[in-house]
Amino acid sequence: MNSYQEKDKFYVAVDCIIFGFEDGKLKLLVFNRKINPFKDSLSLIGSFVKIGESVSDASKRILEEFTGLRNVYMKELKTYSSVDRDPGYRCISVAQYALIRIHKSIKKIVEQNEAQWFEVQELPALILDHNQMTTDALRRIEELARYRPIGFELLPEKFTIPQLQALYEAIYRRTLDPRNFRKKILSFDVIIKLDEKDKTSSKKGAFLYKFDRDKYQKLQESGYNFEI
Amino acid sequence: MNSYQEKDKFYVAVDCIIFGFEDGKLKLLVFNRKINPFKDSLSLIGSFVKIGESVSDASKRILEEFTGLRNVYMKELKTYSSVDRDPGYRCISVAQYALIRIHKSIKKIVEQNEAQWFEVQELPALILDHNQMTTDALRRIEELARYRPIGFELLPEKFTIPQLQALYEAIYRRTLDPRNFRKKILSFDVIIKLDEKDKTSSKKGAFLYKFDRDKYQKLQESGYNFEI
DNA sequence: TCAAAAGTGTTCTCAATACACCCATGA
DNA sequence: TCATGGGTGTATTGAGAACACTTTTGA
Repeated sequence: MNSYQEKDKFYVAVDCIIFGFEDGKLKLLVFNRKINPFKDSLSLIGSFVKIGESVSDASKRILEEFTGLRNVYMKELKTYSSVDRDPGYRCISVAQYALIRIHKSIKKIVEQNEAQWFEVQELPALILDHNQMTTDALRRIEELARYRPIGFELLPEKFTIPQLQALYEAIYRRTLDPRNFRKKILSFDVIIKLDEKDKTSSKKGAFLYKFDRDKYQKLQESGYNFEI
Repeated sequence: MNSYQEKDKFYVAVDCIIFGFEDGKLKLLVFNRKINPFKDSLSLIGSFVKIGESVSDASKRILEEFTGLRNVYMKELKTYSSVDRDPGYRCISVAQYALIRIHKSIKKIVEQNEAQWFEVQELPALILDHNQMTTDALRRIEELARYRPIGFELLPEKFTIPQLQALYEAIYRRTLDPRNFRKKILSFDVIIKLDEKDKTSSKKGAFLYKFDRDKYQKLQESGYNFEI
């Protein structure tokens, strides 16, 4: 690292691995490309980074463009930089994974952008190394879910305990015991029981809860471990 | 992402956060810059990425240059891309953290390169955002150490249990009970007791052990959790 | 009245923690 | 012989895992 003169320069891209949860399934937002390169192929949602923005600025920009959402849970996964990863140009991509709540307002914007949701268990072929990015991101959120309450990012503000359990079952790809799950999640004392019931999935109805961010903050500060 | 025409290009750098363990202390390898920019300042070991190499190629290249080592434990931390992170030029840096064994052969190369080891508890000011990178890396290895056997990357091939304990105490910045530590580490059945003793730190001497990579592999495949 | 999901408690096992003394040896 | 660090065992506590029945209600 001696001088900035005559050093190589790179195109830098971001690709967003956007997860949602719907009908008990973990889903990925995929973009149907209408322009070249890779016209008519499926890809993650991405963009080149502009000189006047950071990588995270760029990912927020395109996330808003494709979903209308701001202030989304989004973290860097890693960079993909193989020399031959993009046969067209030498381009380094920084992959970001995001967790969002799927609701109606998003669905319209998603459609307008020719994007669509796929179940992560049934993904189609994506361009370049995007399938690899998705696999890596899935592994990451599986790890992360064990000790961070990321599940709440994917559920509506109000959710039932069986819904939360179904989400964790989708992430871990295994079934959990409902008694133990309920006992454990309640023991953290970070979800608040509401007076309403959700009756969409049973006649009896299940009580709705909401996540208490303040209590979670305090739990974290106290050094306690959220682990499901 | 419509066309590669007229997109911005960036300098891309790697910066290596290289940790070692010596005299019971966790240490960071720091480079005393002899050339501009930032002549006579301290920095992490870094380089620009070349067009014909990946980010990880670049980090391996400079790690070998500064330590003579190959096949080192090295992982990506994250990218640093603020618009104003380097006042000289618009440059994105991908930080990598590495864990190495400090022994004599390295020390010579390190000196030749005007690099030196600092205890992580007593770090000097480094250029740009390099102190931030180091802080982030320390947090990462503290997390990682809980469920991955990264400790063995920092110790010599043959080590004693008290040495291993001292390393974990340095990473976690707290003391551990020697009976419980020994019991736990032995329960994983991934270290092999040798017939030799190390007498450098006591008259009685402590038995040397070595890490059994094969057994660790099997442990991992069986889904078991290494957690200290 | 019955099908389908929600909700509830107890027992057992095992791992984490706390804690104090003897051992071996070179100086 | 003594100072120094190495090495050992037990009791207690708490969390995780396994497991089956009752409740509610709309169709």
